[in-house]
Amino acid sequence: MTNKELADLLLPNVDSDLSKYEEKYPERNLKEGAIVTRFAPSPTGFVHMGSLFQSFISRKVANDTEGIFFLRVEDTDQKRLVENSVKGIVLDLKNFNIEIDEGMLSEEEEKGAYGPYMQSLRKDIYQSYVKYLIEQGKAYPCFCTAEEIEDTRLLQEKKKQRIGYYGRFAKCRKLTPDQIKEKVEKGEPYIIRFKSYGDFERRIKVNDLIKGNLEVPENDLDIVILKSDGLPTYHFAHLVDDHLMRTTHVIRGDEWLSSLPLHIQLFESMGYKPPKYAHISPIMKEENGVKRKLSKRKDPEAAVSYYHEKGIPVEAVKLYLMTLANTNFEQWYDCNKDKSLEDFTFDFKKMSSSGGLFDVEKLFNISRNYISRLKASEVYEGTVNWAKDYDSEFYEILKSHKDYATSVFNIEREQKKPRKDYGCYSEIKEQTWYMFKELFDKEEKDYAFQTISDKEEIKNILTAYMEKYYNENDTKEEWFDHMKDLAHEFGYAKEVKEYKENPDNYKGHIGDISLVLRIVLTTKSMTPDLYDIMHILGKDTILERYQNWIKEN
RNA sequence: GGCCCGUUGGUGAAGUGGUUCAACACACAUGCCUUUCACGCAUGCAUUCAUGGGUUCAAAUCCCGUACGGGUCACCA
Repeated sequence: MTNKELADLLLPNVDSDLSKYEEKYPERNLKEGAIVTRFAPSPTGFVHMGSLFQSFISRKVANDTEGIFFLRVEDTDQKRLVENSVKGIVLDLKNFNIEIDEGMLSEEEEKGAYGPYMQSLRKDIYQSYVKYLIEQGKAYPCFCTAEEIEDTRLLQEKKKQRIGYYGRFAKCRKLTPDQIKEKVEKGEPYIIRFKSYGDFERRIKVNDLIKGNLEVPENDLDIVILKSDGLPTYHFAHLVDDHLMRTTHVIRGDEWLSSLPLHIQLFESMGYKPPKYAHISPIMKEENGVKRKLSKRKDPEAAVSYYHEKGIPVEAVKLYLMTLANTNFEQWYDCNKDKSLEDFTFDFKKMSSSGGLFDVEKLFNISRNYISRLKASEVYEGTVNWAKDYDSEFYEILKSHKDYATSVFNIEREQKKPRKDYGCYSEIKEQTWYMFKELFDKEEKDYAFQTISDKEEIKNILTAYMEKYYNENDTKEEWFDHMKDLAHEFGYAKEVKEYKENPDNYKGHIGDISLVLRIVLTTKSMTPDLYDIMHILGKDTILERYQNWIKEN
């Protein structure tokens, strides 16, 4: 029996003519140096930080070179499918403004000329390639049962030999055509394995864009390429898809590094040029002094939705990812504050080859700086969008007081050295609630008095301020002069310096007085500039809050 | 167990044989500035690059061993 007959026996209704695929999916007509990348998740749930990181880099590299970035769904493991996860993946990418040029848009829809982009829909294609390999004598059926495989493994372990289906352990490789025919006709179930021509003793050099040159043993494992359900394994789908989809750069997690010799051999056996590989180390997390992979189950920050919920601007997360991705980015950005991510060119060589620790603290710092440079109207937009999903009360308030809220967010903003109060949008309410009447009035108030805490003294200060010193039309200078006069009247130094020089002459200094006015107005001892706050709150609110406090105490 | 990768301060890290090589950033600490806070400014924070040996006039940088961490060895991706 020839290989051709064997192939027909095993895959009777499959066409092994590959030329039609080559014609249908031609070399991409892109400019010189354009990079084609992809994000290829299994639809088993939502996007993990590590995957987002990978797709972020892939998208970036494609952008930098005017290439293509596409989304392929790897659903060849039918047991692990989670309903609607394609939708979730698409949404997560969308939330981070990672656009795809081609690929899945939802559970059913896709765009692009190199599809289908859902592997389960590519069954025919894979089978054609499998049949072709059988005809070429480069693949063969395997009838081993799970038990048999397990037994060889045990034996190999016992004899301290390498584990796997290779060499003399590859029983079915030695089956004669007649034996195969007999088994098939008896109805014995089988899968298809790749007939490796590698030699473990031989070492080959492989290159990884991030890890550099590696020297590894050749692959000699006869891995499964077609499973009993007729779908391919990852390795084989990778070969077929990334060849046909004309991927130039495979960017993936470094758990794949050890199968790189296999993948290179697979491409070689078909006479295809393998893509370039970039294996990314996992993002780590430290807990109780132990470093481990960031885990979606244990770490809330591993889920991409966490950032959406916290209200960290997408752009800030990207800035952080870029500092992790390219170690020279941070300095570049520091020198080019007016530029954006798009102006920076990603470089594989500048990527750390070992896994970095995910530093939420640093992310918040980047976010804080980013928000501080935003315009008040942008902060307003961001906060409204966040509140819309996560805080309906705040959302309503913001919606009905747009200009007012914007002026609150504008305090000490849009200047050379803006305040850095907000690390994320979800923090804004707790920092500005006292500026909103609706929130202030309903709040159970806890006034944080410090140096001056005697209620009579406070009442007197408030009364004097309202009667003699407060004038809503004061400029900041006038306002401050009045504060000084108030301090003086009550025996407090007009200047902190004066007080420090002669502490015995005074009950305190102007800071103590302004603190009282600040606290009764806001309940807090730490706020942005008091003049700005008063200016925005307005006369009525100020008098109301002062009078109410006097009444209640 | 086999194979592969990694190890620079609390963190992210720069640096691949010698001209300040231990940058820069985050965090932390102290001080200054200031009506509070924040901002800003100043200063401090690894005599040492996991560890033991070797090569060299010279090593974080090259070589070998050890330890520790990670990955992989499925009809999962």
